[in-house]
Parts: sequence; C-alpha cells; structure tokens
Amino acid sequence: MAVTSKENLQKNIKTLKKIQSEVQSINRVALSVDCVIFGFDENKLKVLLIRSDLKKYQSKWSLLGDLVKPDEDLDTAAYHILKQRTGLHDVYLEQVHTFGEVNRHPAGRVVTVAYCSLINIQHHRLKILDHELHWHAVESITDLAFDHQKIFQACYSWLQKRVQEHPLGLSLLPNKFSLRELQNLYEAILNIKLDRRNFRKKFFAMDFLVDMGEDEQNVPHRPGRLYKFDYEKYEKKKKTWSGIDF
Amino acid sequence: MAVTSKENLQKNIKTLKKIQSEVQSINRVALSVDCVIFGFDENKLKVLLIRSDLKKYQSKWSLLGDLVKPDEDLDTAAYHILKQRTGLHDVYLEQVHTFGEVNRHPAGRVVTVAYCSLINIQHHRLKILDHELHWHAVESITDLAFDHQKIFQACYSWLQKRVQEHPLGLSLLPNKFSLRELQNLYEAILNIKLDRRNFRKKFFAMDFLVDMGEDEQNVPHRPGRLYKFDYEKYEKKKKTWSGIDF
DNA sequence: CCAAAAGTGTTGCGTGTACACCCATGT
DNA sequence: ACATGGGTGTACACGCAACACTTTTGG
Repeated sequence: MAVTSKENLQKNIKTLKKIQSEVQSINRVALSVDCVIFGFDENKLKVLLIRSDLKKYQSKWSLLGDLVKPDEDLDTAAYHILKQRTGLHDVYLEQVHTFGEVNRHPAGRVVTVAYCSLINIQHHRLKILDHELHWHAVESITDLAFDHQKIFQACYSWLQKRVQEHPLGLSLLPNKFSLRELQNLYEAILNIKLDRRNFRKKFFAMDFLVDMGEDEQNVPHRPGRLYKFDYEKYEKKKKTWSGIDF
Repeated sequence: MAVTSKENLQKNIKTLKKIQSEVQSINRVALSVDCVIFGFDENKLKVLLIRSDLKKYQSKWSLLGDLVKPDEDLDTAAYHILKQRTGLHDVYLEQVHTFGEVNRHPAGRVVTVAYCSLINIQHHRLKILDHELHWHAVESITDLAFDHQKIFQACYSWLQKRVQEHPLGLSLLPNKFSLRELQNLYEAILNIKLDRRNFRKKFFAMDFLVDMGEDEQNVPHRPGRLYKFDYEKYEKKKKTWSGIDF
C-alpha cells in the first residue's frame, strides 16, 4: 500500500513534468481574439471594421482583433479590444466560435476566438477614437481580409438565430425606444418584414416592456410611446422548455 | 504615386514582420481540445471519461483531450481523439466553446477548445481500447479534474438546447430504432417525461422517419416498429424562421 | 386639411396538450 | 389468460397570421 502510493507519486510527478514540458515547448500557437461589433443606425445593421494594415490585404477591411497575452483571459482580451476601439465598456459580448485552421493567417499559425458584440451606436458616436475605423452596412460586406469574411458570416448567422430566443438585440437600441424602432431592428437583423400589429401584440404579451410614460420627440408625425426592457423580469421568467422542433 | 506605392510597400513589409515576430515570440500559449463524448445506454445518457493521471487530481475523472499540434486543425485534433479513444470515425462532432482562463490548468497556461461528440454506444462496445476509460451516467458526474466539470456542464446544457432544434440526438441511437427508444432518448437528455401519443404524433408529423418494415426482436411484449431518420429530407426541409420567442 | 405613422380587435387556422381504449406478443 | 408495452383519435386551449380603420401629430 505504502509502496503503491510512493510509486504512484513518482509516476504522477513524472507525468506532470512531461505535460509541463510539452506545454512549454514546441506545442504552442499564437492566440488572438476577433470581435464582430454590431451597431444599429439609420435602420440598418452595421459592423465596425478597421482598414487592414498588411500589404497582401491592403485594400481590405478586417475585424477588430488582437493577440491574447499569456496572462490574459480570453473574455478580458475581448473586452480590451472593445474598450480600446470604441471607448465603451458596458457592452454585450459573447464568445461565438474558435477558428483554428492551420493556414488561416499569413503571419503563421494563429488560432482566433471570435466574439460577437452589440453596442449602442449613439453612445459610440461621441468617441471616435481611430480614423481607420468605419461602420459598414452588413449587406455591403463582401470581401474582408484573411478569413474574416467567414468569421463575420458565422457571427451574423449566430446573431440571427440568437436574437429570436434571447433579448440581446435590445443592446443595440437606446435605453428608451419605441416599438417602431424595435421592429425596425428585428427586420434589419433578420432581413424580413413583420406585421406591425402582431409584432406589437407579441411583445406586449411577453410583458417585458416597461412604459416610460414618455413619447418620441421631433418626429414629423404622431410620436410613438417609449419603453425600456425589464431584464430582471426576463431573467426570472425565461423559459427552459420550448418543445422539440426541427 | 510610385513613391507612395513604394512607401506603402515598405511600411507593409515592416508591419508584417512585426506581427510575425509577435506571433513567433512570447505571445504563444498551449492549446488543447477536450471532447465531451455522449452515449446512450440502458436508457441513460452517459459520458465517456478517463482516469486523470495527475497526482493533484489522482482520484478524479477527466474528459478526453490532447494538445493541438502546430500543424493540426482544431477539428482534426478532435477527430483524432475520437478515433484514438473509441476507434470510431463516423461520429457527430461539433465545437461548443473555448475555455481560456489563465489558471485553468496546473501545468501552465493551456487554452482548451471543447467539442461535443455523440456516438452510438453499441458500436463502441466492440472496441474498448483503453482500460482507464469508462462510461458514466450524467447525473453521477459531480467532481471532474481541472475545470472539466464546468466544461462538461457547458456541453450538457448545449446538448439539451441543441437537441430540441436539430436531430443530432439520433446519432446516439442505432440506425434502426423504435419510437420508444427515441422517446427514451429525449427523456434522458432533457430529464423530463413526455406523452407517448403526442411524441409519436410530433415525429410522424415532421415526416423524417422512414418505416423500415421491420419490428423489434426479443422483447417480452408486442414488438415496436423500427424506423430510420431521413437526413437528406431533413436537410432540404429544415426551417429557418421559427418566430421571436424569449 | 393633408401626410405619415401610431394605435387598436377579430377571426380562422394550425399546433400543443391532455386523456382512454384496444391490440399484439411472450410467458 | 395475463402482463406489458404498442398503437391510435378526439376535444380543448392557445398562439400565430391575416387583415382595416381611427387617432394623433407636424407641416
């Protein structure tokens, strides 16, 4: 028993050393995060891009990304990019997928973790921090640098799916919004037309909208009511079972 | 014009070199994949685990994983593990999430990409390749090594959600199965009871089940019909819009 | 008073759910 | 014959989709 224990111990120390040396030696890759940052403006869904600085991709736009430092969590790295590029810190951010094809990057093996972020574009307007940054309508995005087109597409599809089952889309709107704005948002993200009355009924039936007692200002027609979303109520009531449905 | 172009070229070469050196130098981490391999047996959902070989976690079980080699795609690395540990190659495999907390692994910074895999446990029975491998019922999984409990939980939750909107669960059954088996599978994954008649109606209405013209064998009661799933038909008919529903 | 968008209800249809009886097989 | 689970149908409730008119505001 004692012997077995001692043998085990030595064996385990050996195994740990082996793994440590593997970890520290050749089996390493560069790791980056790339953020697909969505905004909503002029009734269009937009994405924030930066002009690529590599010759090979000179005329192309790319996602906002950076290498992950060895002492930095992935989520933290993604937040840093958001903060650095938009000046915003209170944003919706969620990991979507990791892209690790061997030859996806011209500078060597770089595995990248893609994050999807949703920001309120009005807030961002006040702090343009970089002249190489621009908002692009999603329909116009056709030819990004590296494999960023693929990453963008994955995040966009992810958003279209996710927005139907989770109220994350509201992060794209101001805190107070009209039902028209909300509907425009869904129509823009999903690229469909929705019936105004049914949309309204739907959201009121969910019972997560709080009447702010205020109306729109400066519109050339009858002003709409403003609402906010009650996230607390949502968290309590959110469903777990919605039925099998392929 | 020519000057500008030349300047650009030199600037770009410089930038590329800078990035390359960053990629090749300190900013590197070890990368692994971990597979949460689900099986279905005795009407229970099970997970394939291996006895951890590190002292600190001596008595604990862990997920099947390995370091990603510098010239290996992520998906490929996951497939290798499946192949190596189960002998199976034709399995359902999908990336779920990447875990990158700085201190998640005792051997140093290791970022891991979690994959969820579904295998037909009957097939696997024939090829037990490693005596340290065991199937565990999901309810009994409470204390895995490292952060594997968290990874497992993420994959299990992912599966519970995904199985409601995609027929991936059928990968856990034999090619021919009875409706009872299918229902047991869903009840096990979702941990709920379902009405037999409504379940039946639901699946027949989807119209993806093909009657094999055969019945169960060796059951101590009336044998049930056997069906297979028509994946081709599913691929054509699968829905894209199911409505906003939080 | 005109334009433009807000606000409001009803009806039909399809889908989910609850529920009970007869049938086929092995023992 | 009996025990066990297979196989079927109906009725009700609810949610979604289709659809038109009146109201409020600014110009």
